[in-house]
Amino acid sequence: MGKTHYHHGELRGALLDAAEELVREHGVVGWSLREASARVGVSSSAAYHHFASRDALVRALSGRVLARLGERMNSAAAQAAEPSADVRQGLVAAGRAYVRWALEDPAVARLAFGSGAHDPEATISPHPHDVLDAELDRLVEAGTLSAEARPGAEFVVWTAIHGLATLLADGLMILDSPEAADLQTERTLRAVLAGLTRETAPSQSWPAAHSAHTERRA
Amino acid sequence: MGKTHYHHGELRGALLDAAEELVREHGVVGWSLREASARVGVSSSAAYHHFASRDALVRALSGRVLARLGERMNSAAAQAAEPSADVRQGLVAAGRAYVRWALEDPAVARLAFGSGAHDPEATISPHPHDVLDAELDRLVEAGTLSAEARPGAEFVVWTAIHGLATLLADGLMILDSPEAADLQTERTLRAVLAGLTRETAPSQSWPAAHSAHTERRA
DNA sequence: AGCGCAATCTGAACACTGATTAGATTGGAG
DNA sequence: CTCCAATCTAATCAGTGTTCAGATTGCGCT
Repeated sequence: MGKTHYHHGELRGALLDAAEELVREHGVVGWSLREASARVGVSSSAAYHHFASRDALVRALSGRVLARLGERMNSAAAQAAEPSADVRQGLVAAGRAYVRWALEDPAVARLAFGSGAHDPEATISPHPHDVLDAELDRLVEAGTLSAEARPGAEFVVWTAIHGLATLLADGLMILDSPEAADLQTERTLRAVLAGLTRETAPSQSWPAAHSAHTERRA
Repeated sequence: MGKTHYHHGELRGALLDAAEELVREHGVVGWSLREASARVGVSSSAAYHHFASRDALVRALSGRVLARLGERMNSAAAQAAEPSADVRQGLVAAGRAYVRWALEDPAVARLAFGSGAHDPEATISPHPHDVLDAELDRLVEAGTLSAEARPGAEFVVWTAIHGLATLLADGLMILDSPEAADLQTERTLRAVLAGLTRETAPSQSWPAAHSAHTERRA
C-alpha cells in the first residue's frame, strides 16, 4: 500500500511468499518466474539478484516449507505428550501432522518431498525425520518399544508415514475425510510399532540407513 | 538405418520410447517435446497428431511404466511363491520389486508416482495395488494374516512399500546398496504384517480407503 | 552535511519452449 | 488408377528462463 519504492526491501521473502502461493494454485511447475515477480510488483530480472535461477528459488522454498512441517510435528507431539497415558500418542500426533499437511496442502507437500528440491546448503531444522527419531527414543525409555528394535526404527516409521502422505498428496489413494486420514495414520503407525518389536529378534542387524539431511551434515 | 520415410509408421511408440529415455537422462521436466521429436527424426509438430500436448505424452508414458511395474511385481511374486515354505515370501518379493524399481530407475519411478500423471482413460493392468491385494488374500487363506485385519490391509502395506520407494527415489533416504534396500523392504513388510494382526481388535473398523485406479472403474 | 560506492532494480535482448495453422506427402480402399 | 484421409512439415505465435548494460537508491565514511 505504501508508495512504490524503487528498492523493494524484502524482495527475497516476498518472492518466496508469491512462489508458495503459485505452487498452491498451479502446482510446482505450472507458473513462471515472471509471474511471481509481477505478483510482487517487480521486474523479472530483479529476482536474479536473490536467486541464481528459478530452480534455486524453488529449492529455497522447499526447505522453508519442510522446516515448517517439522515445527508442526514438534508442537503436535509436545501437545499430545502432556496428559496422555499412552506414550505412543506423541508419535501418532507427529504422524497425523505429517499426513494432514500432505492432505491439506498437497501441492506444497509435493514440492517439499520432490527430488533434488532441497538446497544442499540450507539446514532444515527441525527436520521431520529428527522429530520421529526423538519420539522413538521416548518410546524405548517408556518400554513400549524394545531396545533391540530401536536401531533404524525411525526409518521404518518414517517410511510408513511418508508413504501415506505421498499416496494422498499425489491422489493415488483416496480417503473420504480428514478424520479418515487420522484413523489411517493411527492404524498404520500402531501396526508398524507393534510389528517392530515383535519381528526383531535379539541381535538381528538391519541395514544402515541414512537421511539425506544428516548425510549433508557430515 | 532404413531409408527415411515420410510416414514414420510407429511414431506414437517411438515417441514414448524417446520420452522415457529423456526422463531417465534429465528427469520428468528436463527435456522438451522438440527434443523427443528430433531424437525420433521427426518434426516437432508431428507429435501433436498422436498426443494432444506434451503433458498427454507424459501421462501416457506414466501409465505404461506403471503397468510394467505391476507386471514385474506379479512375476516376482509368482516366482517366490512356488518353493517357499513361508507364505509371506510372495508379498515380500512383490515389495522388493517395487522398491528395487524405484531405486534403479528413480526418475521413471517419480514419473509414475507423480501427481496427475496418469491418464484417466487408460486402464493400468496389473496395477501394483491389485498385486498387493491378491497377495494379502493368499496370506489370509494360509492363516498368516487374521481375517479381522484383512479389510483395508492392502492400503497399509501399499503405504509402507510406497513410502520406502519414494524416499529412495527422491533421495531423502539413503541406503548403501541394493541388498540393503531388499533388507529394509523385508524389515518394513514383516513389521507391518505382524502388527496388522496384533493391533486389530475383532470388530474394529478402519476408514474406507480407495485406490485412484479402482475409483475410475466405478 | 554531502560524497561515493555497492546493492538493488529496470528494460531490452537472446535462444528456446509448447502450441497452432496451412499446406505438402503418402498408403490404401474403391 | 484415383482420390481421400491420415500423416508429416514449415512457418509462426506468445511466453519462458536467463543475461547484461545501465538507471536508481540506501548507507557508511569523512
